[in-house]
Amino acid sequence: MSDIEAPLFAPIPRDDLPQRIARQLADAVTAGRLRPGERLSESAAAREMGVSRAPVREAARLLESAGLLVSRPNRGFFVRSVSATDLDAVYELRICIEAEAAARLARTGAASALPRLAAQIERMRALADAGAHVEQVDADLAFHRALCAACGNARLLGVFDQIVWEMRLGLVLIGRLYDDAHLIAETHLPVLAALRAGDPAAAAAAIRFHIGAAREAVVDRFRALEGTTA
Amino acid sequence: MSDIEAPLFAPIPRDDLPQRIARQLADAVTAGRLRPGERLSESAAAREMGVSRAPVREAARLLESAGLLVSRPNRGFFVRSVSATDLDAVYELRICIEAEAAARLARTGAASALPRLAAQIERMRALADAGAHVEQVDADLAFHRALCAACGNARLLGVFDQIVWEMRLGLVLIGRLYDDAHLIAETHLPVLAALRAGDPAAAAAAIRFHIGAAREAVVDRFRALEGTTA
DNA sequence: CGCCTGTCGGCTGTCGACACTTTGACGCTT
DNA sequence: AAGCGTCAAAGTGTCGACAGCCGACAGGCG
Repeated sequence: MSDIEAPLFAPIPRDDLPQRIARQLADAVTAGRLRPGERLSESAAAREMGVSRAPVREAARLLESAGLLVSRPNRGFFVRSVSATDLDAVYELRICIEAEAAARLARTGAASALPRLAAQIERMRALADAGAHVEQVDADLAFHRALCAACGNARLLGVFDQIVWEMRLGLVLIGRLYDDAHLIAETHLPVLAALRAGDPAAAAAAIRFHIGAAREAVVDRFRALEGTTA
Repeated sequence: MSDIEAPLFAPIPRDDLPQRIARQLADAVTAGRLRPGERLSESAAAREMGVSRAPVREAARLLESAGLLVSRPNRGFFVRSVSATDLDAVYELRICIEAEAAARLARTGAASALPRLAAQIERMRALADAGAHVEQVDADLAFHRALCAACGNARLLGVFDQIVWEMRLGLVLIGRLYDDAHLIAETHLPVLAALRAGDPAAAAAAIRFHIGAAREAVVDRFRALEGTTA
C-alpha cells in the first residue's frame, strides 16, 4: 500500500497508561455511562482507576484532540454535546473531505483498497440483519475511514479522525439510524462502483450524494429528537 | 450584533499560564530559535521560564493540537518538520476546505466579510512593497482564515487552524515566497470579485485556481530546497 | 417571599520529587 | 578497527500535596 521500506517487526505495545485510560473513558461514553454534556471528574476517574491524575489528564487531552471531550478552564473536561447544527456542519465537512478522497482514490487506482471497502459494506449488511445498530454505525464509519485512509493524503484521514467521534455521538444518540437499516448498506454501493470504474468525477458525485442523503436524514431526525427533549 | 442583554463588563483575562507559555514557544519557533525537527526539552523550558513542567506540558499539548509540535513517547516534543509531500497534502486539503468555504460564503452573502478580506489584501500589498515577507505570509494566511471564519461552518475554520502552522513553517522556510511578492496579493482579487458577485461556483473555482497555483509554486520551490539541504 | 451575600466542599491548576527510559560515551572483546 | 556491553547523565512519566477557583447551600436583608 504505502511504499515504506520494511514492515519486519511490529512495535512493542508499550504500557502507555494514558492511551489505556483514554480507551476506558471512551468506552464509558459509548456505553452510556458518560453522556454528552456531562462532566468528567479527573480526580474521581483517577481514584476509581487507581492511578494519578496526571495520566488521566493526558488521556483527556488525547480525547479532546479526538473531538470526544471539550475542556473549559478551571472546570475540567466535558463530554462533547452535539447539536443538530454541529452535526450539519460536520456532514458538510465530511462531504468535501470524502469527495476529494474518493476522487483521488479513483484517480490513483483503488484496486488494493476495494476489498476492504467491500468487506465493510458486507459487514454493514450482516449487522443490519442482526439488528445491531451500534455496531452497524461502526462499520459505516469504518467504510468511510478506510476511504480516507486509502486516498493517500494523510491529512484527510486526520480530519476524518477528528470528527468521527462527533459522528458516533450523534448517530448513537439517534438510536435506530434509518427507518430501513438495510438501505444504508446498499447506498454505499454506487461509491464502490465508481471507484472500481476508476472514474474520479463519478466517485466524488456518488459520495456527495450518499453523504448528502445521510446528512438530510440524520439531521432531520436529530432536530426532531432535540425538539422532544429540549 | 448579538442580542445578549448587557455587555457592561469585559471578562477578565485570566492568567492562563499554558497559553502564555504556548505563545512563547511558538514565538521561539517563528524567530528561528527552535527549528523544525528540533527537540523541545520541557524541563529546560520550564527551568528557563521559571515555572513547573506541568503548564509547559499543557502548552506543548496545545501546540500539538495546533499542529506545531509532535510528541514521541518517552522522548518528548519535537517541532514539526515539514516535507514537500506534507506541504502538498496540506495544500490539497486547503483546496477542498476553502473551495467549500468560498462557495458557502458566496451563497449566503459575503457582504459583512468583504471589508475584512479586502483589508488583508491591501495589507499584503503594503507588506510586499516593504519587502516584509514573513509578515506578508501572515497577512496571506489571515485572508484565508477570514474566509474560513466567515463561511459559517465552524469545523472548516477548525481544520484550517490545524494546518495553518504547517503552512507557516513551510512558507517561512522557503524564505522569499514567490519571485514576485506583489503578484501574490493580486491573485487574491478574483476570489474577492466572485464573492462580491455572489457566485458560488465562480468563488470555488477562483479559490481552487488561486491555491492550486500557490501549491505548485511553493511545493516546487520546497522540493528544490530539500534537494540542496538533504 | 425573593434576591443577594458569606461560607463550605470539591475540584482543577501548579508544584516539587522519584522511578524508569533513553541516549551518548567509554572501555572491552573479537 | 568494528561491534557489543556497561555506565552515567538527562529527560520524561507518574505521583502525592497544596493553593486558588468554581458551584452549591444556607442565612440575612429588603
